[in-house]
Amino acid sequence: MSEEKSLNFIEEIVEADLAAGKYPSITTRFPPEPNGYLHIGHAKSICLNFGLAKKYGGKTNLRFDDTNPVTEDTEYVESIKNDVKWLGFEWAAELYASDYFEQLYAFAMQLVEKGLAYVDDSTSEEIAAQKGTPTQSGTRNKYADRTVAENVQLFADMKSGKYADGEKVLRVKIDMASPNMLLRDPIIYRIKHAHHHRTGDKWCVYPMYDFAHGQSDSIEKITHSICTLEFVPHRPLYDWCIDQLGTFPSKQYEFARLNMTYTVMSKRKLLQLVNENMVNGWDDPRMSTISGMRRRGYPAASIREFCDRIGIAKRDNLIDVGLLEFCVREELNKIALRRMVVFDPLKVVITNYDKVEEILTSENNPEDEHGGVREIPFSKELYIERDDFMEVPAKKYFRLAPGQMVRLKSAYIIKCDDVVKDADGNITEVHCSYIPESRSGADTSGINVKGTLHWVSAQHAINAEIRLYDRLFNVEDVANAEGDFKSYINPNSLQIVHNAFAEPQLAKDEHQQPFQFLRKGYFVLDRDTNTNQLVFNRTVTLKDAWAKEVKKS
RNA sequence: UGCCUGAUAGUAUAAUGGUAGUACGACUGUUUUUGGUGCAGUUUGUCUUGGUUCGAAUCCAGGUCGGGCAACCA
Repeated sequence: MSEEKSLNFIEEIVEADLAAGKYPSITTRFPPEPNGYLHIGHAKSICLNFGLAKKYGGKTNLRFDDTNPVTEDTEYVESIKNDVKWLGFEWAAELYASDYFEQLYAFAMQLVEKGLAYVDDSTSEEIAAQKGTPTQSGTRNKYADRTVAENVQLFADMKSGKYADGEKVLRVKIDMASPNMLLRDPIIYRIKHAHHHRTGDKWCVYPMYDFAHGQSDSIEKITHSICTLEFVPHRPLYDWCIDQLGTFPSKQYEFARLNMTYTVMSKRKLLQLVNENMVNGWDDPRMSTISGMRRRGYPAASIREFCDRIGIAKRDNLIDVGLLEFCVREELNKIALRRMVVFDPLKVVITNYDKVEEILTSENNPEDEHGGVREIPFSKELYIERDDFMEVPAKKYFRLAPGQMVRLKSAYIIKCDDVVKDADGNITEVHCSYIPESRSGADTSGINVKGTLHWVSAQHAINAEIRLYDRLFNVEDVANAEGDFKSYINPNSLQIVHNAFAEPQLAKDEHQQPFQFLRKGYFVLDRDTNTNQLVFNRTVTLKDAWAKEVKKS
């Protein structure tokens, strides 16, 4: 009965390798550079790498690719660890490319000794010029002719700090005429007299990605080194280094990175948004970062589900952010506690209500039969949402209007009898009468109404601040839109409701959990909450068929 | 005018020479004390031209279009 879910192309490779007995078990790695916060694109890679190991009984390392000391920081290391954990994954080992600096240096020296690497004194401009162009071969300079002994000495001197930044580099000797630019004697070591967040000032030479990454994979005996498509042309170099050094034959496979509508996914751009205060930090709820989504209230499970649904392939893609939101709603619908909050209040007076108050109950979650109920006070004066009343109702509007009846959720059916206005003609309150025998759970009125509204008792309501988020950008394909991406920022991506009225239960609730504010959306408490003010973030709206109807006409 | 890589509904993704399927979206109906949820249904697709074959999304050849590659970044 269990329908076989078809495999993606990487799973097929893994299964074939395992079936052929190529490896006893697989090892993958997630290798971020600690130079920024993780985003939803990284989540795709995390789910892939950790998911593969989990599915096939292997293991996954968390390896920081910290080979460029000037961009990296421990703040990023900590955030990355935190995000991976929060997503629900456990790494077999926490490792750093910088742990291998000694070994990597020795590997490079081996290449020097084999006559496969040489020290070049050219400037970066000269090296670039000598590289040629995609259609034109490069040329080798005189430094390529240095003897092995000379290169050994010079490389050792580079390491010992004899030279300044940029004075010399170590290059690997491959083919200056290769149609693959990356094979034209690529640089594998450069001099940087910079403080490294882990090795301090111990080193002044640092390996380049192409050398460090493959060899780090080899050291860890990574069987399947999975990266994104832009590294495809690097693969021959990856293989070349492993071949020449005879290290563990890790294999690189590439998949298409995630692109999503209405957002940006590059660390450079995200950093720019943070630095230029277009958002409030890396974990701003509008950001595509894992930390932003967490603060916004996206459950980890829904991010995993999303990554699972989008699949793994090699085709460039632009995924509708609506799919992520669908996954978030799907998860939250199952677990969110229902509460009532009125954002834009309109006073309703129940003219025929004689009691002081009464306590009603309402289910915490209709999707969860064991979810229980909470108590809600009802009284003569209530607040409803201002747009749940129309003096002159539109077609198919089945909320409150003069002479029209609605159900107040978990309470009574009311009928609008009168509208009170101020001197300027603004509606200040609505007078209604209630049907005493229509109380929820004990309704003997026999009346059926089409609309059900959320409400709060005016005297019992508590105040809350609600932050409503919308997409950060107002074009679908931000990365490919013309001009500066920042010119497409949605000026209304954050709207704040300062004085929302919430049912009193919300003051007592456990605040780690997600809520659904009835008919408004899913919300989660923000860390800006303090002793005299609750602050909520809107995670995502509910689907709104009426809004769509209104938009159509 | 080089090399690499890709192309299946609006968006993703599957079918690995044998009935083009799934999800999201859209639309319809239904249920509902959330215009939410659930349920049922409808809709739209193999880039192109030729070839191989009983049979092609799949194999072959040409074309078209997209993406990547000339950092002492990763």
